[in-house]
Amino acid sequence: MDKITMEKVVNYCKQYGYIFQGSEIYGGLANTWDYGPLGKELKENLKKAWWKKFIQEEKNSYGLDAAILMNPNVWVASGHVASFSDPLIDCKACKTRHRADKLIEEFTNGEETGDGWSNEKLESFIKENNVLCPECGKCDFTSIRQFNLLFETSMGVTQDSSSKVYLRGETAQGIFVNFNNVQRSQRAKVPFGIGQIGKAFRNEITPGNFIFRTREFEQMEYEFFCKPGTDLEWFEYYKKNCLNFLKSIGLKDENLRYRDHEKHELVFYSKATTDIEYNYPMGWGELWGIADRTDYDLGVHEAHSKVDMKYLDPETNEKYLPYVIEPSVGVDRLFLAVVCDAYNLETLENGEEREVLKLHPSLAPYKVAVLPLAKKYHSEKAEEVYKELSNKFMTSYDDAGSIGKRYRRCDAIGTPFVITIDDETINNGVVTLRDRDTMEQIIIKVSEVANYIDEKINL
RNA sequence: GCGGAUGUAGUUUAAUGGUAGAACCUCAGCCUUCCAAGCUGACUACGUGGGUUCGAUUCCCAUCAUCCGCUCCA
Repeated sequence: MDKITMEKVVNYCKQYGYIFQGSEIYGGLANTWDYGPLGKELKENLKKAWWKKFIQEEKNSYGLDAAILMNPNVWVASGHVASFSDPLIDCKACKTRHRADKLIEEFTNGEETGDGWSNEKLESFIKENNVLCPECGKCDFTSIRQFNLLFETSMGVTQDSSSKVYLRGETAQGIFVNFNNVQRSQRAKVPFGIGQIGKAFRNEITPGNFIFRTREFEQMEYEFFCKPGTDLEWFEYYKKNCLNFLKSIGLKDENLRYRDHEKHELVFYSKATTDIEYNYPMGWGELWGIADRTDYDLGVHEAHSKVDMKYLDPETNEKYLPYVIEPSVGVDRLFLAVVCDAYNLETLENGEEREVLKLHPSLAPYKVAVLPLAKKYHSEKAEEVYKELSNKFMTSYDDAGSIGKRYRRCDAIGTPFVITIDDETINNGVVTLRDRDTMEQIIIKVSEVANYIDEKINL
């Protein structure tokens, strides 16, 4: 089967109400996307699945929901204020853009890194040493422009600089600053983990690829605190765990792979990083990053806040800063991977094509559809069945058009179970249930439908 | 942010300096007892703002958005 295009996925998502362009009636706002009725359900189901796996089913695991607005010092301590902004410079000759410090580093073969230099110093170094553009070989650059990836806003109604706050650039910091609170209140013993789902904001220079990279996005971050020395063990454990999770929600093996970061591309705080990549329509892209952050985060917060972040091991009486293993995944990227993976273009016998979404039942927006076989079966009984099921699951009800058409509508949006109401329902209280994965039709008592579905949607 | 391309119903598209035609989808009615049947009818579009013109969806400019490439990506 040919690889699907992003265009097809975007159109599909719009057509069926998974994702709409943001602020569409006003001409849109670049790279913002709204989740529609079905998208909201799928997204919610993804988050639930993650929460179940990483919080609910893990013994030493705790949830958190920290504020998006945090004391600005958090971002100073974490290093985001300093290094989340890049000195960018454009080549006037060939119109390419470069990072000024990287330009110097490359040009001098690593002798000068440009780390920590002011913009003036970077600029004058480039001029004095005649640093050339790696693209066109000329030295004709614009002045440096500073891009800060943190969104800034102000707290309070007056806009003086003392009220400047940032929208969080990642959810992780909310976990680190609450390390002591969670540990103490939950009487947690290392090793233990804290997870959080929430929005984060980054002024990306180049967002794009639909919901793959947006400036507002949702993360599911997990910080696992362990004893130094055991960190690599846990690192390997979470690599496997995360991959297994992805497979368990139905992503195909051949569309997933690990990519270990080479030493030179590791960010400064990380000892080891592995990405789980997904084969998106535009190519392989990062889905899940698993990083060994050592004690960097707790260390910088201890240094800046002057609050002791060390853990006292009750058995050995050792006091230490735990190491952190961070598996971090973007909800939107996961959403995109799931939809791409489940999307199928089927060619019918008459040559027409139809779209089918083969979602894992646990993720499907609607778990079950109630279809009266014909209009005359739209009855009190049918309403009763709908009411009973909708009490437990997202249930759709459709009596418009032929029965075949309604089956196909269900297939198109990934509804795994369809039950039909006919004479048998009215007279004997049984329905026909079609299981999309097996394509089997079974006759089942209305009272047993919920149990049947419950079993199949459990991850 | 730069370079290139694009912009007509929800989707795919046609035509045109005199304001748009279709298919699919959707909706209503008839029909219909298990996988897009049929018939009748209905709704819906020239991204936005300027300019040229008697008249602009069409030409020009700007803007917005999308796609591709570059750059960037804690």
